[in-house]
Amino acid sequence: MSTSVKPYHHGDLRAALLAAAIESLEAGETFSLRAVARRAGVSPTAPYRHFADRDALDSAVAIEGFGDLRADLEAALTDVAEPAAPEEVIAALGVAYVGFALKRPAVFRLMFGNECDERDSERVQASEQLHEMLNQSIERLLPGANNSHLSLALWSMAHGLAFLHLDGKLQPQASSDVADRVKSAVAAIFALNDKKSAS
Amino acid sequence: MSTSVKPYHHGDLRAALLAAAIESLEAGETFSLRAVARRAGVSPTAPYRHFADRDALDSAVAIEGFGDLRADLEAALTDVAEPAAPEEVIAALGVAYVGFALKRPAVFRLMFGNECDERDSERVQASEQLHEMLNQSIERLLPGANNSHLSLALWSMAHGLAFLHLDGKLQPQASSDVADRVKSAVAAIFALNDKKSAS
DNA sequence: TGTACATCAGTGAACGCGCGTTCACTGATGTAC
DNA sequence: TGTACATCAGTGAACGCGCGTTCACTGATGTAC
Repeated sequence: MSTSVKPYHHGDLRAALLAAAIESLEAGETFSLRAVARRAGVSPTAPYRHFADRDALDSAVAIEGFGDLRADLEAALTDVAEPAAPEEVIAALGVAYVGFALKRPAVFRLMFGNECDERDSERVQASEQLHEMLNQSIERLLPGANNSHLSLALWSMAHGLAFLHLDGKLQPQASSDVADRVKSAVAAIFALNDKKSAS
Repeated sequence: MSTSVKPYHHGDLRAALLAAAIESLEAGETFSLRAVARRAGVSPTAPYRHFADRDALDSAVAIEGFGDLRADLEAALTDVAEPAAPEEVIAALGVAYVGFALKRPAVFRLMFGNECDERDSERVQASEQLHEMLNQSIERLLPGANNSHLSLALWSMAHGLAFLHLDGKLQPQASSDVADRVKSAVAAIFALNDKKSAS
């Protein structure tokens, strides 16, 4: 906003509301339409011009979150130094996934931590795109049959690590330790077969 | 209650409130002190005789949930037909874990789906007991070094599968399909090393 | 065995709160002539 | 270029709701003598 007087018309209130919602979540506030409007400096009813109801705002934020998470994962793929073993790349994806969850806990919870209306197709799509991206990455890294199972297993592991850390079920750790923990978990399952035959 | 007239003194209101809370959660209601009291047929303030505040009730329910989950896992261990390969036992544990989450979604969410006050030592303890039990099971199944990493990896996988199903991020499935999915995920990581060397 | 009294486990009215949502409105913008 | 008017994006008061919690209370129970 370049002028200091507040114009009656906002310009892009929809985007401003989304930004405010994310700020609000990241500030640890409880998510509410009114709080978001307040933070955007607008009356409690203004959001209704842009979102049908509270749930619609909620979904829009989740969709943005899914986009951000995918971007973080893509970045992780790009950043891995070549040549890299599949295990290393998978560990990097895991670290990025858990890192996102810890960096933006409330957004992550909002994305995942509640059943969403399955008729909300845009939101469902956003999570399916993520799923698809993970599937493709695994297929590229370890081509072969039954990769959908493997990729679900790995996704679940990252997802579980994220939530267990988020919910304080594991001793709190500095963030570098968290990364180590994710890497160790990946290493452990890559070593699983050795152990199976050895034992 | 054997008499039809409602006595002024309840007898064991604490237990009744816990039961009501779990019923209420399983009925899909939002969790509130008032709703729980209502369901237990008692005034909104009666719970304060037994729980310091809403959070205390919340924690007591979570603790009970942890106990139930452990019991389910123990039962799964007992039920596996001997002799069983480690992979089978691990799959059975995973199926039981995810099964608990789907059978009692609201309780599972309450146990895990929010940061709990770390000073609430009883509650923290309950989750640590679960962690410990998983560690020991893995150590028994696949004795060796670094098992804490492996056991965390497997726990995370089950936990992630549970939440992804709960949150509808995977196409909904009949419950037997869910079990198959868990088994396939376990199989996929057990087969991971073969693939690694083959590719 | 009976009674006085402390203690305990409930009641019910009341509070203040923030919420989602509705409604009639008004100020600002853009378009047709 | 100016003006009339439709449309759009906000406002602000108001609603009813369920919540957590407090308070002074009362009915029931148990214990000491």
